Amino acid sequence: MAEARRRRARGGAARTREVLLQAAAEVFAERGYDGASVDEIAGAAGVSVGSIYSRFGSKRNLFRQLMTQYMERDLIRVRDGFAAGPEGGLRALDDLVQETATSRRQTLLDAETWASAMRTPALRSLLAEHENGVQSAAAALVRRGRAETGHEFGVPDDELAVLLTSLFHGLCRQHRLDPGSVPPGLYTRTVTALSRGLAEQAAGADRPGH
Amino acid sequence: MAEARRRRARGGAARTREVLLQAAAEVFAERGYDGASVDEIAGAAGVSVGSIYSRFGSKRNLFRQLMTQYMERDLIRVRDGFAAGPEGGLRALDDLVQETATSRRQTLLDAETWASAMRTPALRSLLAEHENGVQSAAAALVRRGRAETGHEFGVPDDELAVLLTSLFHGLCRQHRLDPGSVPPGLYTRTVTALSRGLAEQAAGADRPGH
DNA sequence: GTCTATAGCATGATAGAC
DNA sequence: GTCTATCATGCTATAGAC
Repeated sequence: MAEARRRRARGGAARTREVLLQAAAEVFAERGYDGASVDEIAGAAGVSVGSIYSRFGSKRNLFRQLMTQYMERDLIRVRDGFAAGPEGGLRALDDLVQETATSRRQTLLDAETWASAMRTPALRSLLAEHENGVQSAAAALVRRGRAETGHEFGVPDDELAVLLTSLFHGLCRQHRLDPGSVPPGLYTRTVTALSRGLAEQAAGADRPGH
Repeated sequence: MAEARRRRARGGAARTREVLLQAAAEVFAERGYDGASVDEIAGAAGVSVGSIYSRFGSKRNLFRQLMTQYMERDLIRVRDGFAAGPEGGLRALDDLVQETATSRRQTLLDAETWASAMRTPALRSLLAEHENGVQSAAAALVRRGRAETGHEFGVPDDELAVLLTSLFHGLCRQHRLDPGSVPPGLYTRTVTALSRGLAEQAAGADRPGH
């Protein structure tokens, strides 16, 4: 293939991996894991099928590497967003709902990742571990928020963190299904109301009979 | 196939459809849409491949029929749960989180349905319409709750309904990834706190400066 | 390491007997 | 309507030249 040679000539040999991963993201997203053929992925990357097997060994492993790459980027992004502190962290998540739910590729890849993970124990562990990392970061953010404002929520930090990420994913899903039903800021507003309600309940529990 | 004839002999010809749908649910769940072969589905149902094509016309249509069947059942179940009124309705959703997220088949079918829907516009509309039906029922429940308790939440009924279902799906996801992190009753407790917080905010907005 | 070519197999769908 | 048998195609993965 002339195009293959042209593209390979431009980048170094080490770059083939990145080109392949990007092409894999495109094709896996659009066709699904089983629907994607290594031929098409290689074609989209401008390399040959042989390259895939020499670098990744198998189609399954290529997908796995892709998953890991995306999860790493995701975790970094969340942590960076959280660095601004509790309020900034919430706003960052709000933006993430809008952005990731608007991106077609991200939507399709997330769906494919989830379906594969539910079917394959090894991938499931990988994803669970990732979610756990995000929730640890969220829990740290909650702790910091308590320290700064003095508010107590009456539930363990971990449980609140689980609620924060669950609501996040739930709103992503909703946005993807019907974008108009999730206005910007909804995530933040909801979390604010939830925190307030939890704090109220906690205060009420301290005064039995009330 | 001896077994095929045996099973067909037991049920009427009209039953073939149901048997096929059940087998399809099993195989589509375990292998994914593309990974499932019509041969295996026919085998699991105890009929021949020809039956599938005479009754459903194509593999894609078989999956579509399966989707519709499950969505109808789901909607009926939700509406039945809501019939008990606001408190009972919440408890029903809480039970649904535990049950559907524990069922392997439901988990895998939901994942496959979602992935297919995101990729295929026709299926996406189908799923969006279903979700809309559930949310209408939820909005009616919210209206009823307001009427009975007199509480105002400061947000439109539809928006609150969207939050209820989004949180539901988010917690289902979380439960499926890490069952231990979603104790029974978490959904109800969270919604209670959220309602309380929203009502507080609404009351606060009526008294600017507070 | 990357190419081309191909092996070896599974797939969705159809034809025609009954 | 359901069966069996088959077609045409597409697939993952490998072999061997360079």
